[in-house]
Amino acid sequence: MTKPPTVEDVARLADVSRQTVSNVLNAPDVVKAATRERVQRAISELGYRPHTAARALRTRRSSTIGIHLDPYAGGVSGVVLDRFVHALTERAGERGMRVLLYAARTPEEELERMRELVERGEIDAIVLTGTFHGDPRAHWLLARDVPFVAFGRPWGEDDVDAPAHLWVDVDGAAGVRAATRHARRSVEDRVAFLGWPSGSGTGDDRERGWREEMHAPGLRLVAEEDVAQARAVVAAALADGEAVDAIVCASDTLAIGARLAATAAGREDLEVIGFDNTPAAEALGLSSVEQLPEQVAEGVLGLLMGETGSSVVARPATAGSAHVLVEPRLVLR
Amino acid sequence: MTKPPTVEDVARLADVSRQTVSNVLNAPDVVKAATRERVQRAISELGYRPHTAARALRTRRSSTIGIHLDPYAGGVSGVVLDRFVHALTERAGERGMRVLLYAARTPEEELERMRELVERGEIDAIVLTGTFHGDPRAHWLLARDVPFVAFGRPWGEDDVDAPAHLWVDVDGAAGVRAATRHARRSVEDRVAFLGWPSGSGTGDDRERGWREEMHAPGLRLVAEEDVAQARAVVAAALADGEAVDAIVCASDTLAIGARLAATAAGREDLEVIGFDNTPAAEALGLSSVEQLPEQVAEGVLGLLMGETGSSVVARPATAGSAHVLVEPRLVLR
DNA sequence: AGACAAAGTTTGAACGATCAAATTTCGTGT
DNA sequence: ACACGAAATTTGATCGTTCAAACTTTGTCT
Repeated sequence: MTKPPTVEDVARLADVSRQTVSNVLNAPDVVKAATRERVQRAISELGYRPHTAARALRTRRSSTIGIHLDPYAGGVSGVVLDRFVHALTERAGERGMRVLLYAARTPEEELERMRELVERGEIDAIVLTGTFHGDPRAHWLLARDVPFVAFGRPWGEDDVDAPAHLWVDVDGAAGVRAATRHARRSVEDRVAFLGWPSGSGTGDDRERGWREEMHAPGLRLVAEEDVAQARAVVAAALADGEAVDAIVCASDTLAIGARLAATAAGREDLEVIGFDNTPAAEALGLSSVEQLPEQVAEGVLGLLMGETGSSVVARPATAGSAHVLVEPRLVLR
Repeated sequence: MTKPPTVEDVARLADVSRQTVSNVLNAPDVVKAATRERVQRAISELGYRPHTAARALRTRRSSTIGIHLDPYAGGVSGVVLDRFVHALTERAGERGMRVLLYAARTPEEELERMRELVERGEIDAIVLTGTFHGDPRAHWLLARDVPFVAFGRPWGEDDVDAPAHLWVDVDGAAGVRAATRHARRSVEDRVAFLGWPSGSGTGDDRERGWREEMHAPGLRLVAEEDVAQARAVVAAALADGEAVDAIVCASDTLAIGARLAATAAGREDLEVIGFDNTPAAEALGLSSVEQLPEQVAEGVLGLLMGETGSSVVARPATAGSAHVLVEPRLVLR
């Protein structure tokens, strides 16, 4: 195997200087058309590709985005994140960016990994998932002027609207609103909501969608993210003779529990709608609200690189444009 | 924000030369203990970290492993791959390696991405998933002398044993054998197998486990990877009055179908065991054979870097040690 | 034709690390 | 004390690219 060609080789073949070759690649418009074509030909003839490390060293840009992989939690909804990572990789590739993974078991360790990646010049920007009120990661990144975008709102009173803290999220309320609206078409107001205990931003957001869509307050059930518990809660409600024709749930896990309880109680007719549209919901034929991680990825890159840019730009901080809400889609089965 | 320190800064502070600093990092044993400590102190005082791109440029090693992310197929078993990627990232990090993702929609595109990553010096090695008989990716990598390991056997007659084609896989036959053995404990030989149509290496391997464990040939059912179809097949078998007390399945998807059919037929007692232990199986309380992607990741890195090495080594090609079979684990619910 | 600005191209240096070879320091035996 | 080889350290070059500035060519206006 022979040594790969360098700019120098291309330059020699095209009878121009190094820099002209570089310009053809990075600023084609400053090179005269005839020269440009000659260089292009030399490039493809030799199969030349710029060496990434050399470029990164000189420009001090790695063209790489870092993203943390959460420890595998078990649970049903890891899929959303996985689809997001995939979509991000695809879209980033189209824009000349690479996606680098890092793993960490604890927040402290994650901070340490982030620090390492930044200080070694391995990444130009970072994508955070699951940010929360007063998240130290966001603070650290802001202080260091490291570009970042979060997938998920931080949910803190101040943070959510802070234009420096860029985020993209799925509009849970809108999704649940759509699910509730659909369910109410046939059964009037007998649509219940099965959610998590109050206090989680995501859960409260989804519940709000149900409240807003209902005209009169309806039955609200609560369970932790656990099939058995959801099943028990719903079974109890049905046994109590609650008048319910549909249950909109905060997650597919809850929805599966609800479906099992309904079936066991002979209520095959009870409509159950989940959230996240996981493979499990699909397998059981449950309707569900589907997040669109592909659009989230698009939004993340938009915030990071501008609409069409091919490199990470300094934080825009334009008040209105720092946050993106993606509307999810109701999948009926 | 001030410029990050370089070897030069550390050297000045510790009153040694660049190279000595470099040696402390890369060959500590050649440096006198006293000097080493002085340099260490300077390093932590300045918070110095080697710049990855500079190192990669000089050494011509990127310390990065590339892995392809399959297009999200839907379906139930993406999880295995996701857990694998996660585990790989974690383990690789411990060995000073990074994991870079790449996306491609078609095999041709994947080849092109691989070529690009290699020629730009972005990766030292590559992890392939889903290799098959005569896989052009493997051929290309072999020809280029790019180190790689496959997750999954190539299943070709020649390929599987070729010592140059390193692979790690899960022993499907052993997993199904364990599941069958467990089921037979109580019900003698009335254990059926629900698998895919013959011809897929993975499917045939799993079925083999069942055959081997059964003393007499038993009932073998076939369906595509689809809940509804699996359900129909099992429902038909039950309606025919087949004597079956347990069904071992080639996948969780099939198992879910089987479970639904059994329940609908009033056969709550029928034991159904799946394969992959996906969240869906967990949610439904189905037993399943769990692949251990963490061990696969360990095996992959072992083949790539040796048992304890911290960099990719030339392909060993030691006849016996080029392949690793990981024994899966039966999870009972 | 000559002057001058704009367009196009080249040159030298630099990014931060490690390699290879040269040099200095150390330890030991006589 | 001295020589000698081993151990420890330093020096100069280099990896492949792009930046910044210098230089050359082209085009336009008078």
